[in-house]
Amino acid sequence: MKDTEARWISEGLALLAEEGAQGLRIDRVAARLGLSKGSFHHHFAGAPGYKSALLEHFERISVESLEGAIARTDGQNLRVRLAELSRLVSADDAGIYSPRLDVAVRAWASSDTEVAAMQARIDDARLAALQAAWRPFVATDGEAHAAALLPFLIGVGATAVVPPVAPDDLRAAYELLLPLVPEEPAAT
Amino acid sequence: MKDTEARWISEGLALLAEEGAQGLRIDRVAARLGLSKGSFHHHFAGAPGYKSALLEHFERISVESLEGAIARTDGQNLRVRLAELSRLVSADDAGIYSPRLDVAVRAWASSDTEVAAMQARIDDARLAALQAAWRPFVATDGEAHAAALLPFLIGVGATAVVPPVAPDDLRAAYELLLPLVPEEPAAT
DNA sequence: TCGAGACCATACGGTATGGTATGTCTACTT
DNA sequence: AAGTAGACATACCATACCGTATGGTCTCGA
Repeated sequence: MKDTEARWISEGLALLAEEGAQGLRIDRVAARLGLSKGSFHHHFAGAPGYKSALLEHFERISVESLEGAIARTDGQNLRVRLAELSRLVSADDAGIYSPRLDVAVRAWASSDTEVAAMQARIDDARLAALQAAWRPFVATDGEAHAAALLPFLIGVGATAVVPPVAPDDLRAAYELLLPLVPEEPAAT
Repeated sequence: MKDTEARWISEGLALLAEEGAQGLRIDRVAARLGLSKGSFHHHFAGAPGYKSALLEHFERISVESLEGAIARTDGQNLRVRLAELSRLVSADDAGIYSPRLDVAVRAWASSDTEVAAMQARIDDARLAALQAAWRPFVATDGEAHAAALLPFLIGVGATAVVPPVAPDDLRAAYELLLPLVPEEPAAT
């Protein structure tokens, strides 16, 4: 059963969320799992391989949650979709994919180029999704890009700030943004 | 001459900006300064003392730059002041106080409570300054708080995102925010 | 039942880092 | 001139982390 490998990944992300990349040591994950380093080196190609596996998994659940939000609001009101996507960039989901994990990964990215490359892909995908949602309501791609930047950066900033902005305050901030959203699709 | 102590601080912040907290090792700072660990332990109370000294210096230059921005725009147009303060939260200054240093410190805060406490004081001060600038134009403190949150979070998010948002794009985002700024002070 | 391979524990070695102990050099004091 | 304290270098030790080597146990198919 390769269930154990999944536990290594899951527990690693949990520890990452709790203590950041600096606290993510093989020994400590092993202790929390009740396993030893022998198991670790059986499943992963050393620390670099483990890191890659963690990042791969994180990126996968990230894009899946993004695609889920898009599918969930398919054909709906722009404001509904914007609210859903905005909630997404602030990483509000439950379970493994917590705001703390998001912050930890973003912090990790600032000192590791591999992590930074992955984070760039995620950020790019999320911004592109917001931009696509906005596109029908403005005249040019450039306008859509600039407009999408607002909820995106607010969401990212809300988790990056210390302490993180409360969900209620964040919602209030998004409310203020609503007047900027056109009521009707723009004419071609 | 206690000039050497200042060099330890300055070089430490430089290394912190370049490689993050994880790269901030005493040996490496010593090597860059052409000094040894003997000098280090002469000036600081071990690694914890050095960390505190670094944070203290960082917080001081942070609030000084904030107070400078406020003084510089004293009595000016709200939009001018907002632009100045917004530029500040994105840490656009030259010299030691670089955006990279800001990102590194914010990342450090996610895994160190002492750093987090200091970052919270800085963020709180900056948000309060923006809120104070906005206050005359709206009816309640709550509105000013929510409104100030927008440029604040956008500025923080712009540096936290990977890769950081280009200054031009950031300016464009702030432009979109301008319609939300009242032209005239609100009546009491 | 027996051998092969998956899975994992334990032990050991290497490296990096922080801390300490001690010696030296210089400048100032008396 | 001799004594003293500050500033720094060097050598050494303890610890934490990663990686590997070795061997044990469990399962499955022949």
